[in-house]
Amino acid sequence: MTFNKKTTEIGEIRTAPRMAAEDRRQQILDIAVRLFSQKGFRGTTTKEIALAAGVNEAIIFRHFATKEELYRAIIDQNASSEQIMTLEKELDKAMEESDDRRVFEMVAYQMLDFHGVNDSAMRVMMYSALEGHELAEIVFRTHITEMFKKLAGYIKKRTKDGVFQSVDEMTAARSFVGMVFYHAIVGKFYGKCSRDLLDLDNREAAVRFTDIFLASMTNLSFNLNKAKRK
Amino acid sequence: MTFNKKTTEIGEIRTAPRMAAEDRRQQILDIAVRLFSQKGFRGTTTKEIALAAGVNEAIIFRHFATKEELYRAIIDQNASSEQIMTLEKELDKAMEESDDRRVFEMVAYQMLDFHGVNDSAMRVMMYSALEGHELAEIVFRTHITEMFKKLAGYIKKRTKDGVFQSVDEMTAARSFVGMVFYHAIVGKFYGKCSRDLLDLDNREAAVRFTDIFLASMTNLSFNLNKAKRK
DNA sequence: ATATGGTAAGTAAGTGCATACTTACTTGTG
DNA sequence: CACAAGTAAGTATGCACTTACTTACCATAT
Repeated sequence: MTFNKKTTEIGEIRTAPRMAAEDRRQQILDIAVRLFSQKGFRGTTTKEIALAAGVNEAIIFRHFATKEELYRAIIDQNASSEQIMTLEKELDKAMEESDDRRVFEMVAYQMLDFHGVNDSAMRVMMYSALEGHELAEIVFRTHITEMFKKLAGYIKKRTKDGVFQSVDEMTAARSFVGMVFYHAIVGKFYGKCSRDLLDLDNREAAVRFTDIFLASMTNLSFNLNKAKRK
Repeated sequence: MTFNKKTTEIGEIRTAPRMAAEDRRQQILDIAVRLFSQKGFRGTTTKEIALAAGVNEAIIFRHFATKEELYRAIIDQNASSEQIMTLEKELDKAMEESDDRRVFEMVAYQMLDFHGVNDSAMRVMMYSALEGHELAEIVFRTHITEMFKKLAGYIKKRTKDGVFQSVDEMTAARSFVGMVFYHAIVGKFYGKCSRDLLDLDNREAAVRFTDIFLASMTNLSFNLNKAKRK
């Protein structure tokens, strides 16, 4: 951080370098994401954010009326990431073409990659969920749950096609999303406990999860297994 | 809540009914678990806890020197649950007997049930993890990671036996723990988004997850699938 | 049985500090 | 030189925690 300097009779005074409002706003957002993700919304003070940005606390409130609004801006920003939109279209295409492997690998990869890139944002969202913010629920619904429903729909379709075993499509979708989500999120929180597995490259992990899942959906032993149990 | 009543010249004064210290302490713990799980450690005030317990705030500090200490008492209490120890022994037995279905159903059921019963406690622990408490990490390590390692070991053994497909045992274990964990924990956080799935009884859910998993581990199409891809 | 005193369970009313947010002012730059 | 970007120094509120006090309960002596 470089500062403007002004020498007065009582000594040197440092002021933050002037920035265009838009830049400063973005800088504050970036810093807030990092801090919120490390310490939670309630655990982060506006003073800390200001300090990290190298400006006076009042500047925060010039750009965001309340701490709450700053928080909303973070959620909004991450909710409208265009990366997601692009991938979603590709996914739809793969689904239309009934390219099973591609569908599941894409879903897995998208989740892993999104969480990798937006690690901080995801942590913020986990916090939100825990802190009971409605906004986070909306974001979660659009990202994870929509994906989840889409997947369930696809599984149902492929079951009708006779390609997948006739399992409950919701359970199946949940299983898949679950294993990927766990790998992406929960594994990261507790990274120290099982770092060995986190070395897996996202692409490779997506392939492995797809392997396991497709195997369970397309083989014959599944129904036999079920029959045996009854 | 019943109160002792005292009539003075200025009216009726209500005081909390006297309780043995041990009982009051436990009551405060129970209430704190609930509140912490709903609103997080930082999001819950000692005043709220006192209000919910029907006593003066100062009582909290009679039993716990600091809010932090109250929190630690919660973590400790849940870490030494004996339910876990019992189930762990049964699991070891099933593993020795190579009863695959039983092993996985037990693991799934144990996780689901533990989280169901200790829903609040688990949320507290998630918070802890996010808030960066070392204690929670220890608890998590003993409960989830130990289970995870045990499972990976079992999968490795069964692979050597030639019963399971030769997959990376860590990935396989992670997949299974992942889908169950997701169902148990993450699904609950975002309960409103997919309540339909949460109606599944734990026992039934454990069976379904085991179905899916064992199918993927024991069928022949897995390797074929893998070969096709290359 | 009954009075009594020590003790533990309870209370009201603070204290001090941290924090979100404000106000009134200053200064660098197009 | 206007005005947006910056600052210092607040205010008000809410929080963890304290203090000084009161009262129910129960064991024991009478």
